[in-house]
Amino acid sequence: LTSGLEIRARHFNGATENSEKSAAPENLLSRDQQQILQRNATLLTYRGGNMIFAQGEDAYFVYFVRDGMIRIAQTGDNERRQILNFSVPGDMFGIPLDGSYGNSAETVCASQVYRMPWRRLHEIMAEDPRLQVLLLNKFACDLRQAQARIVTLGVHSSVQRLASFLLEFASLPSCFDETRRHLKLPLNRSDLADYLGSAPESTARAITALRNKRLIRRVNARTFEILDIQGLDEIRRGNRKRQTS
Amino acid sequence: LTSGLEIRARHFNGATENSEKSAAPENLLSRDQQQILQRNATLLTYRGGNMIFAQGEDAYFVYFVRDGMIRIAQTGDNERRQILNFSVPGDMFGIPLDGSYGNSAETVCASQVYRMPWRRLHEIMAEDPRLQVLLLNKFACDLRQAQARIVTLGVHSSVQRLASFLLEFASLPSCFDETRRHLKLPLNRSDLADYLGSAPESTARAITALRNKRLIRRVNARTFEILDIQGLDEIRRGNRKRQTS
DNA sequence: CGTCCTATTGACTTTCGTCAACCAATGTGG
DNA sequence: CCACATTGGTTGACGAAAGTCAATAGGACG
Repeated sequence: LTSGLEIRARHFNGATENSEKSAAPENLLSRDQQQILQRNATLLTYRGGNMIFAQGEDAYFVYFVRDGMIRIAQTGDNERRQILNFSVPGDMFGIPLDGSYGNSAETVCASQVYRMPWRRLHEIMAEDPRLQVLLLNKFACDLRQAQARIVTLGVHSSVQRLASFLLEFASLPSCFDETRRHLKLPLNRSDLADYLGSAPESTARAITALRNKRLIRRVNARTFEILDIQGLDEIRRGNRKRQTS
Repeated sequence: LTSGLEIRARHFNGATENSEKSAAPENLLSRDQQQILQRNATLLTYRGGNMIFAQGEDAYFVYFVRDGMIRIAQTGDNERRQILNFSVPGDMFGIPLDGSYGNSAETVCASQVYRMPWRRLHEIMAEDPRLQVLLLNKFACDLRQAQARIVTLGVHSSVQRLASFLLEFASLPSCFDETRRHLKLPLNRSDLADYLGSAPESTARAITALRNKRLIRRVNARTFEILDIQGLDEIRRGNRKRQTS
């Protein structure tokens, strides 16, 4: 199913363009790079809803997702949680700053991750500058993705945020069945709400709004059929004025 | 005043901790690295309110801030602008993805930037792996800062956002006069509002809210005296319930 | 068939955006 | 030097959006 340890710079663009750019050769590990990394890493298997590390812990390891989905979250003193990212195969997480993790990592569903001592990765990188370039690329991509989320959270309404989310996840092969246009989400509504920076109830209302516009159809609580991907993209980009009931 | 081309991983932490970590030796350019970079870059001088590049343009150059402040912004199709970051000395901006800029860069005030062809930076990095590590570090730091903003935009009220902003800018030596506790902002209210993801009016109300709590004092429209930095930090972190008038 | 848990809906409150008016600081022309 | 216009910032009033709390519906599972 998955092909071992991989680092992939996801293209999370405006969904109209699901081209194969992400498979650009310079952004993939060579066979031996992959083997070296994998030899220095431990493969861990988790069930859903498990904590990999907690916010504030001392950080010794970096993780590479092999399979499943990990939620990277931060909980402030006000007890409200913000999910920063859902890490999927090809992503890495657990980059320390000042020696500790700034956020927590929990499995959304059953997942497999490679764990590597941070120091070890440093050593490997020192010997292989090409790997550094690849990492740099991945970081740049993650940064851009984070910026896209800043825009979403900063200027978009709750319906627009939901549309962004659906489009983002529709580009993940593990979630989206292209032929039947079924989007199967491994996460529950609270996770979704905390990702979108709104309350679960508001998210539910956003869902019915999109349903009423015939853009999505509810197969079951965790599965939607995407009826009009272009329409979703218009919602995402469009201003919040047009209220076609 | 400033010391040429520098790449600095800012520490933007919770303000209580303005330690000197940012000056860690492994995060600074060596004398010759600095000279090499500077020799391959052009120093440009701008006045305030000028555009350096626009969203969507082909991207040939990377920029390093020497002096002043640059706003990195993104304008969606809905005509609403989100400011992603204010770049200050030690920051870089203009990293391309797929060959074009994903956001615009304009000077907030009079500024000096070093401009370097992107390809050139690649060549220089290829010859100096230590520089790659430094860049990687900088990117990791920027990513973390972006994540902090996601949290701010996702779960904080407009007053909390303003408090975050004030604390963030109070850690910039170019803006904050430590002895008199004067915070001098080069930006106007619209910029501030677009950074905080709210309307200028809401920002004005947030300012008066903090003024009423005696946490800040208005010296003039663009200058505040920070009366209680710890109180600001409590507001920033605290839940939004306590409404002490 | 009932129980438990999640998701949705409804009613109400709070926050925030919007439009308009107002104020203050700065600049201009007489 | 002063009337006056202009710009940027603040305040007020109102409406729209989203949060909150409570009630209800819908599945999964025993």
